Amino acid sequence: MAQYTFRTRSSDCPYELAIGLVSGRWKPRLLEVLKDETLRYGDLKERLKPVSDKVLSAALDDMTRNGLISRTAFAEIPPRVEYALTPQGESLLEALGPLRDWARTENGR
Amino acid sequence: MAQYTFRTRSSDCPYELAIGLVSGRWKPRLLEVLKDETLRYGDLKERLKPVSDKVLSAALDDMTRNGLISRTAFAEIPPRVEYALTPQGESLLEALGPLRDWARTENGR
DNA sequence: CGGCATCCACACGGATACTG
DNA sequence: CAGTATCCGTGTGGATGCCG
Repeated sequence: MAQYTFRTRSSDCPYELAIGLVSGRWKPRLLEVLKDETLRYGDLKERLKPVSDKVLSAALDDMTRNGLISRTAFAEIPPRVEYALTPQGESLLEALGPLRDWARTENGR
Repeated sequence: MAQYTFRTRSSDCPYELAIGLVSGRWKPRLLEVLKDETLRYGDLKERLKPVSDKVLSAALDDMTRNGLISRTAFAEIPPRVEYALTPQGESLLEALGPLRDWARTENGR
Protein backbone atom coordinates (compact mmCIF):
# COMPACT_ATOMS: atom_id res chain seq x y z
CA MET A 1 0.00 0.00 0.00
CA ALA A 2 0.87 3.66 0.04
CA GLN A 3 3.45 3.20 -2.61
CA TYR A 4 3.21 6.71 -3.82
CA THR A 5 2.97 9.90 -1.90
CA PHE A 6 2.99 13.44 -3.10
CA ARG A 7 6.04 14.61 -4.93
CA THR A 8 5.66 17.95 -3.33
CA ARG A 9 5.92 18.17 0.41
CA SER A 10 2.48 19.74 0.11
CA SER A 11 3.92 22.22 2.48
CA ASP A 12 1.89 25.21 3.52
CA CYS A 13 1.00 26.27 0.00
CA PRO A 14 -2.65 25.55 -0.85
CA TYR A 15 -1.86 25.53 -4.55
CA GLU A 16 0.74 22.87 -4.14
CA LEU A 17 -1.53 20.87 -1.92
CA ALA A 18 -4.44 20.76 -4.33
CA ILE A 19 -2.24 20.31 -7.36
CA GLY A 20 -0.50 17.44 -5.62
CA LEU A 21 -3.80 15.65 -5.26
CA VAL A 22 -4.36 15.57 -8.99
CA SER A 23 -0.78 15.41 -10.17
CA GLY A 24 -0.34 12.19 -11.97
CA ARG A 25 -0.83 10.87 -15.40
CA TRP A 26 -4.35 9.55 -14.76
CA LYS A 27 -5.82 11.33 -11.79
CA PRO A 28 -7.61 14.16 -13.56
CA ARG A 29 -9.14 11.65 -15.95
CA LEU A 30 -10.24 9.45 -13.09
CA LEU A 31 -12.18 12.33 -11.60
CA GLU A 32 -13.72 13.01 -14.97
CA VAL A 33 -14.90 9.52 -15.84
CA LEU A 34 -16.32 9.06 -12.36
CA LYS A 35 -18.21 12.32 -12.56
CA ASP A 36 -21.68 10.86 -13.05
CA GLU A 37 -21.05 7.17 -12.81
CA THR A 38 -20.02 4.51 -10.36
CA LEU A 39 -17.57 2.28 -12.14
CA ARG A 40 -15.83 -1.03 -11.56
CA TYR A 41 -12.11 -1.53 -11.75
CA GLY A 42 -12.34 -3.16 -15.14
CA ASP A 43 -14.50 -0.34 -16.47
CA LEU A 44 -11.99 2.24 -15.33
CA LYS A 45 -9.15 0.33 -16.91
CA GLU A 46 -11.11 0.16 -20.12
CA ARG A 47 -11.87 3.89 -20.24
CA LEU A 48 -8.38 5.04 -19.34
CA LYS A 49 -6.71 2.60 -21.66
CA PRO A 50 -3.81 2.26 -22.01
CA VAL A 51 -3.06 2.31 -18.30
CA SER A 52 -1.19 -0.40 -16.44
CA ASP A 53 -2.68 -2.17 -13.43
CA LYS A 54 0.05 -0.95 -11.15
CA VAL A 55 -0.37 2.69 -12.01
CA LEU A 56 -4.14 2.58 -12.01
CA SER A 57 -4.39 0.85 -8.67
CA ALA A 58 -1.79 3.20 -7.21
CA ALA A 59 -3.78 6.23 -8.39
CA LEU A 60 -7.01 4.78 -7.02
CA ASP A 61 -5.25 4.03 -3.78
CA ASP A 62 -3.89 7.55 -3.44
CA MET A 63 -7.18 9.20 -4.24
CA THR A 64 -9.10 6.88 -1.95
CA ARG A 65 -6.75 7.65 0.92
CA ASN A 66 -7.10 11.32 0.10
CA GLY A 67 -10.86 11.09 0.34
CA LEU A 68 -11.58 11.94 -3.27
CA ILE A 69 -12.87 8.52 -4.26
CA SER A 70 -14.84 5.84 -2.44
CA ARG A 71 -14.07 2.17 -2.86
CA THR A 72 -16.71 -0.49 -2.25
CA ALA A 73 -15.78 -4.16 -2.40
CA PHE A 74 -18.50 -6.81 -2.62
CA ALA A 75 -17.83 -10.23 -1.12
CA GLU A 76 -18.80 -12.18 -4.19
CA ILE A 77 -17.26 -14.56 -6.63
CA PRO A 78 -16.09 -13.29 -8.98
CA PRO A 79 -15.05 -10.23 -6.98
CA ARG A 80 -16.66 -6.88 -7.65
CA VAL A 81 -15.29 -3.51 -6.63
CA GLU A 82 -16.96 -0.21 -7.34
CA TYR A 83 -15.42 3.23 -7.35
CA ALA A 84 -17.25 6.53 -7.12
CA LEU A 85 -16.53 10.18 -6.39
CA THR A 86 -16.96 11.39 -2.85
CA PRO A 87 -18.46 14.84 -2.27
CA GLN A 88 -14.92 16.12 -1.90
CA GLY A 89 -13.95 14.54 -5.19
CA GLU A 90 -16.91 16.22 -6.83
CA SER A 91 -16.10 19.63 -5.45
CA LEU A 92 -12.46 19.22 -6.45
CA LEU A 93 -13.53 18.42 -9.98
CA GLU A 94 -15.60 21.57 -10.00
CA ALA A 95 -12.69 23.62 -8.71
CA LEU A 96 -10.71 22.22 -11.62
CA GLY A 97 -13.21 23.61 -14.12
CA PRO A 98 -11.61 27.05 -14.58
CA LEU A 99 -8.27 25.42 -15.13
CA ARG A 100 -9.70 23.20 -17.85
CA ASP A 101 -11.33 26.22 -19.47
CA TRP A 102 -8.10 28.15 -19.31
CA ALA A 103 -6.26 25.35 -21.07
CA ARG A 104 -8.91 25.16 -23.74
CA THR A 105 -8.93 28.84 -24.57
CA GLU A 106 -5.23 29.56 -24.13
CA ASN A 107 -4.08 26.52 -25.99
CA GLY A 108 -6.85 26.39 -28.49
CA ARG A 109 -8.64 23.16 -27.86
CA MET B 1 18.39 24.75 -21.35
CA ALA B 2 15.17 22.79 -21.48
CA GLN B 3 16.32 20.36 -18.90
CA TYR B 4 12.87 19.47 -17.76
CA THR B 5 9.81 18.72 -19.73
CA PHE B 6 6.38 17.74 -18.55
CA ARG B 7 6.11 14.46 -16.82
CA THR B 8 2.74 13.96 -18.39
CA ARG B 9 2.52 13.76 -22.14
CA SER B 10 0.05 16.63 -21.76
CA SER B 11 -1.90 14.59 -24.22
CA ASP B 12 -5.33 15.70 -25.28
CA CYS B 13 -6.61 16.23 -21.76
CA PRO B 14 -6.98 19.91 -20.88
CA TYR B 15 -6.70 19.15 -17.18
CA GLU B 16 -3.40 17.41 -17.61
CA LEU B 17 -2.13 20.17 -19.83
CA ALA B 18 -2.86 22.97 -17.39
CA ILE B 19 -1.77 20.98 -14.38
CA GLY B 20 1.45 20.12 -16.14
CA LEU B 21 2.25 23.80 -16.50
CA VAL B 22 2.18 24.34 -12.75
CA SER B 23 3.38 20.95 -11.59
CA GLY B 24 6.59 21.43 -9.81
CA ARG B 25 7.74 22.29 -6.39
CA TRP B 26 8.01 26.03 -7.03
CA LYS B 27 5.87 26.94 -9.99
CA PRO B 28 2.66 27.85 -8.19
CA ARG B 29 4.63 30.02 -5.81
CA LEU B 30 6.41 31.72 -8.68
CA LEU B 31 3.08 32.75 -10.15
CA GLU B 32 2.02 34.01 -6.77
CA VAL B 33 5.03 36.15 -5.92
CA LEU B 34 5.04 37.64 -9.40
CA LYS B 35 1.36 38.52 -9.17
CA ASP B 36 1.77 42.27 -8.69
CA GLU B 37 5.49 42.72 -8.96
CA THR B 38 8.31 42.50 -11.42
CA LEU B 39 11.16 40.80 -9.66
CA ARG B 40 14.81 40.08 -10.28
CA TYR B 41 16.38 36.66 -10.09
CA GLY B 42 17.89 37.34 -6.71
CA ASP B 43 14.59 38.61 -5.36
CA LEU B 44 12.83 35.45 -6.47
CA LYS B 45 15.48 33.29 -4.93
CA GLU B 46 15.10 35.22 -1.71
CA ARG B 47 11.32 34.88 -1.57
CA LEU B 48 11.22 31.21 -2.46
CA LYS B 49 14.06 30.32 -0.17
CA PRO B 50 15.24 27.62 0.18
CA VAL B 51 15.33 26.90 -3.53
CA SER B 52 18.48 25.91 -5.38
CA ASP B 53 19.73 27.82 -8.40
CA LYS B 54 19.35 24.88 -10.68
CA VAL B 55 15.75 24.20 -9.81
CA LEU B 56 14.75 27.85 -9.81
CA SER B 57 16.31 28.60 -13.16
CA ALA B 58 14.80 25.43 -14.61
CA ALA B 59 11.35 26.45 -13.41
CA LEU B 60 11.79 29.96 -14.77
CA ASP B 61 12.98 28.50 -18.04
CA ASP B 62 10.00 26.18 -18.34
CA MET B 63 7.48 28.85 -17.52
CA THR B 64 9.13 31.36 -19.82
CA ARG B 65 9.03 28.89 -22.68
CA ASN B 66 5.43 28.16 -21.86
CA GLY B 67 4.57 31.84 -22.09
CA LEU B 68 3.58 32.29 -18.46
CA ILE B 69 6.48 34.51 -17.51
CA SER B 70 8.46 37.15 -19.33
CA ARG B 71 12.21 37.49 -18.95
CA THR B 72 13.98 40.78 -19.57
CA ALA B 73 17.76 40.95 -19.45
CA PHE B 74 19.57 44.28 -19.25
CA ALA B 75 23.03 44.59 -20.78
CA GLU B 76 24.64 46.07 -17.70
CA ILE B 77 27.36 45.24 -15.28
CA PRO B 78 26.49 43.74 -12.93
CA PRO B 79 23.81 41.92 -14.92
CA ARG B 80 20.16 42.53 -14.22
CA VAL B 81 17.31 40.25 -15.23
CA GLU B 82 13.69 40.93 -14.50
CA TYR B 83 10.84 38.47 -14.45
CA ALA B 84 7.14 39.26 -14.66
CA LEU B 85 3.86 37.54 -15.36
CA THR B 86 2.55 37.60 -18.89
CA PRO B 87 -1.20 38.07 -19.43
CA GLN B 88 -1.41 34.30 -19.81
CA GLY B 89 0.40 33.80 -16.54
CA GLU B 90 -2.02 36.17 -14.87
CA SER B 91 -5.09 34.43 -16.23
CA LEU B 92 -3.66 31.06 -15.26
CA LEU B 93 -3.15 32.29 -11.72
CA GLU B 94 -6.77 33.39 -11.65
CA ALA B 95 -7.92 30.03 -12.95
CA LEU B 96 -5.99 28.50 -10.07
CA GLY B 97 -8.02 30.49 -7.55
CA PRO B 98 -10.86 27.99 -7.07
CA LEU B 99 -8.35 25.24 -6.56
CA ARG B 100 -6.61 27.21 -3.84
CA ASP B 101 -9.94 27.93 -2.19
CA TRP B 102 -10.90 24.27 -2.38
CA ALA B 103 -7.67 23.28 -0.65
CA ARG B 104 -8.22 25.87 2.04
CA THR B 105 -11.75 24.83 2.90
CA GLU B 106 -11.38 21.09 2.43
CA ASN B 107 -8.13 20.84 4.23
CA GLY B 108 -8.74 23.53 6.75
CA ARG B 109 -5.93 25.98 6.22
C1' DC C 1 -12.17 -10.07 -11.59
C1' DG C 2 -9.24 -7.13 -9.31
C1' DG C 3 -5.52 -6.55 -8.13
C1' DC C 4 -0.09 -6.94 -6.17
C1' DA C 5 5.13 -8.06 -6.98
C1' DT C 6 9.01 -7.19 -9.61
C1' DC C 7 11.99 -4.88 -12.58
C1' DC C 8 13.13 -1.03 -15.37
C1' DA C 9 13.80 3.83 -17.30
C1' DC C 10 13.94 8.39 -16.49
C1' DA C 11 12.00 12.77 -14.79
C1' DC C 12 12.61 15.69 -11.06
C1' DG C 13 14.42 18.15 -6.88
C1' DG C 14 18.49 19.26 -4.46
C1' DA C 15 23.54 20.33 -3.02
C1' DT C 16 27.69 21.98 -4.41
C1' DA C 17 31.02 24.19 -7.20
C1' DC C 18 32.09 27.25 -10.74
C1' DT C 19 31.68 31.19 -14.46
C1' DG C 20 30.59 35.44 -17.83
C1' DC D 1 24.36 39.20 -10.29
C1' DA D 2 22.51 35.56 -12.61
C1' DG D 3 22.98 31.88 -13.73
C1' DT D 4 25.40 26.76 -15.69
C1' DA D 5 27.76 22.12 -14.83
C1' DT D 6 27.88 17.97 -12.34
C1' DC D 7 26.50 14.40 -9.45
C1' DC D 8 23.18 12.17 -6.77
C1' DG D 9 18.77 10.24 -4.40
C1' DT D 10 14.28 9.25 -5.07
C1' DG D 11 9.55 9.54 -7.05
C1' DT D 12 6.73 7.98 -10.71
C1' DG D 13 5.02 5.65 -14.94
C1' DG D 14 5.15 1.47 -17.42
C1' DA D 15 5.52 -3.75 -18.85
C1' DT D 16 5.03 -8.16 -17.49
C1' DG D 17 3.77 -11.98 -14.71
C1' DC D 18 1.29 -14.12 -10.97
C1' DC D 19 -2.36 -14.90 -7.39
C1' DG D 20 -6.77 -15.23 -4.35
